[in-house]
Amino acid sequence: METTETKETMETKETKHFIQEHIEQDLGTETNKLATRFPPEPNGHLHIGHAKSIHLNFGLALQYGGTCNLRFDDTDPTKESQEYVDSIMDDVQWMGFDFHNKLFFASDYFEQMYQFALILINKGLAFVCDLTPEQVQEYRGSYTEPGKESPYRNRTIEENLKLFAEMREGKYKEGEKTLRAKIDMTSPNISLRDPVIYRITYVPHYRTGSSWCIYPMYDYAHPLEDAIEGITHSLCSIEFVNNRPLYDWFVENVNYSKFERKPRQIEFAKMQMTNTIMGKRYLKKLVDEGKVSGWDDPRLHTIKGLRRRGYTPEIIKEFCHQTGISKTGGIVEIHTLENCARNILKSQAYSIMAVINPLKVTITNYPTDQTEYVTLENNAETDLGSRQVPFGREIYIEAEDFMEDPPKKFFRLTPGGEVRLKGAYFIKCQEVIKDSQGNITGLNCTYDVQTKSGTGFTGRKVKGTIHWVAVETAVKATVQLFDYITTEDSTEDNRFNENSMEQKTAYIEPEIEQSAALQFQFLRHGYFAKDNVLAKTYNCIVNLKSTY
RNA sequence: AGGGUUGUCGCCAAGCGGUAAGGCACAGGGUUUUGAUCCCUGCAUCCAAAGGUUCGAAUCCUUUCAGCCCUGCCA
Repeated sequence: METTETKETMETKETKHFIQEHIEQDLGTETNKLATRFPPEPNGHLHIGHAKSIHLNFGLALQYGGTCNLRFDDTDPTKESQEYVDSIMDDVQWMGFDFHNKLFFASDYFEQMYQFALILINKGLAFVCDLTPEQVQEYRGSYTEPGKESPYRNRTIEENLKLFAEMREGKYKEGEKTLRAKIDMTSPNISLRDPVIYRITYVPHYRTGSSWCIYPMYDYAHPLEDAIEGITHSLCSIEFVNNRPLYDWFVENVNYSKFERKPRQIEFAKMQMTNTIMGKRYLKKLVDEGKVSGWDDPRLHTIKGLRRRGYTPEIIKEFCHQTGISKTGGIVEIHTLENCARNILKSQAYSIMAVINPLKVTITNYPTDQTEYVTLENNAETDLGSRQVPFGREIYIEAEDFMEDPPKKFFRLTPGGEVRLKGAYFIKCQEVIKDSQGNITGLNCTYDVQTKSGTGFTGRKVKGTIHWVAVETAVKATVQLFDYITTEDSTEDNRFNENSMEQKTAYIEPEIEQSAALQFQFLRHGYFAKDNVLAKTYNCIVNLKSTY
């Protein structure tokens, strides 16, 4: 009893966003009738912004026990391809959402949509227009001036029927004729000024080939697709608010008797993120110019890039959940995403030791012939437990973890200073070895046996702990150091940082590569000191298996 | 003769007439086998601005200001 009560109070604390409120108002006790859809146009790869829509639509369906369709809005053959369809399906699946039996294509409705257009023509609500694109624009008016009616607006129904049929048959050239809805050329809402609903294109469609040369426009097609599929709530981004009256107009006037319920369009704000390029155009440019290795380059915020970088679906879903849904267009800081990654990874990823800029340390008082394993604990929140890591007389430490002439708040190794080697012993730097150029090539240190980790030694404290890898057993691995692709420049064109990717060889603990779980690590800690000028704040992928 | 939409902490975001949730970021302290994690603590007398209604307003009314979207045969 008590537990259910506390559970309930806990649940009520979780606030509902406005879309959930609309759904519950509209559907009442039948929220399980909720039908949403994620409707990408297959003209590019998905990015973190799309993830939000995927999470919203599929998540809502899951929450209410409704359904969510994956529908490809492929009504413009000039931009779409199967490659993108495959990629998008792969991404949605990877995100963990199921669209089995719920996969649809707008192109499958072409005939049905054509029939709907006939209904509109027969009702006197659509007409074939001969105006050129330039003229259409002229006639449309402007923000402050009403438009003019097309001279072809009053063609008879018979003539419209004949002309539209001929358009379909391919009797006209591209741009020669369009089918337009007859609404209101004086409306302050420009999307209502007799919008074009069919245009002629002879580019073959990736699915329907050359079966069609007329294609429906988004404003006409989308509401009808929703209605055909019985979508109850059509969620889209805020720039479509102006199109909502048009959306309703088509659903209303096509008046298809099989529409169980009129779909309702609800808009929410698109999300932007700092240090992120999401524009398709810019993304494509980076890929085409070879600035990145592909759509899955780990510096990109495409779903595939994030995935390759080591993000899990859980991280992305958590991010969507944390940032929420609203009508306020905002820019989320990249920190929020990174926080989700850290939070989730810390409870399931190994904390391994990897040295990227090695500095050899010889522990002069360590027995030459001794081999020893040291116990390394993983984060207590994981069920990964601990593991044994070989230690030795010669080890690599991170070059940045030693400073000959340290600033005041440097907690790591210094000449004569003492630090803990993570999981092992305290070592004290006795001698700095340099080459003829004066470069530091190695360190001679001494260790103190009684300071071994786990023995409960409390004799003295040390300010810092550093990571290390035993020279003899270290595994060489390719490591990619990178940053996000970005600069302070506000124009996306220039947001490319040439130094954002660096290939390095790192020394890593042995046997770690056997762990499939280790694909990713935020190696932030251990590599930097805050407020230290010498700090490097790398994120890195430890590419041990050449598989992502 | 423009229309639409949004304005709550540095960033997201609750709030829906009863006296400003939460997360991120940041700052300080404690624990500590990396300065991570973990644990405390602090962080909007104020909700774009100004008036008004009310015992009482971020929430209602009025006006003003700012951002974003709309004149593709793209979606």
